[in-house]
Amino acid sequence: MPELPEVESVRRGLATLLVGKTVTAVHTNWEKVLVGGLDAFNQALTGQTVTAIDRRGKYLLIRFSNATTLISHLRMEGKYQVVAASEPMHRFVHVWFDLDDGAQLRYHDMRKFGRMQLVATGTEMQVGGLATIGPEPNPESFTVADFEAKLARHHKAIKSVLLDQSTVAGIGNIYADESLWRAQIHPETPADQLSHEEAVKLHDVVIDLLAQAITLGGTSVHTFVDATGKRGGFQNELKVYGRTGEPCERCGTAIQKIKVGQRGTHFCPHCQVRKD
DNA sequence: AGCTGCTCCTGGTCGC
DNA sequence: TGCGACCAGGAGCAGC
Repeated sequence: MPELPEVESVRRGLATLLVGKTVTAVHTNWEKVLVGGLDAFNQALTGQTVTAIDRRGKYLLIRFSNATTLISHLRMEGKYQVVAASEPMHRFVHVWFDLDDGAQLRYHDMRKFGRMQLVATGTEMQVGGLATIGPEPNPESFTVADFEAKLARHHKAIKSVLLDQSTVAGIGNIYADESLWRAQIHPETPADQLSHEEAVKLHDVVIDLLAQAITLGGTSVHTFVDATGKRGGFQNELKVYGRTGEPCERCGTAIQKIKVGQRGTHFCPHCQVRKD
């Protein structure tokens, strides 16, 4: 599932494939993906040129020459590809954009969870999840002080607080589990019970982990590929996610899987000791 | 205000 | 073999 490193990989691919191209028509076979409906997309985008591809958290921001921004969230399974219009259409392609050079930008989403929304460029941070999104996971934006203040306001499981996009942008289920294993914190620990040392450790781990995952092109579990069709490399670095029953790399204890806030959660019961 | 639980989707897996 | 139950889950929302 695309989390920040995967969305960043998609952004980089789209930047090379799409900038400078002009949309000549938009099509869909599942209109719910297009917030506001297909007609609005055709009216806003036909004849417009892609000027840049940005990203905030897990949201892609496709910029057009008429000061329109297409906000795209891939959710669970969304993927983009740019191919010749003559290529056979896969059954899970739900939105496709004709381009002026005979290519098509295709949006593929088996579960139909992803959404696209149009806004005036500059107003995107007022819309939906972007209105409450937290800092990007880099040392300049994401400070220990703000993180600790957030933790102090919540008594629910630390994993749930990491998944809250207003804490820090871009963490999903995989990187939440991986961060907590690296910081040696039990995922059910109440957020307000973390020590200062644990909060600092977790903060630093989150920044380093996401940066490393971006460098490796993201994590390909299930079906993730970037816009150029490339798989990521971070799946080889996973220590707990998808490793239920396998020995912990640090201590050899079998990795356990539990539910935390309705999410499948992987951890080492020996290295990540619960406290409340 | 904080938190839980439900909804959207469908392919894959499992048990009978 | 066929079928139904259940699982995976990000974000938005209702409701307590």
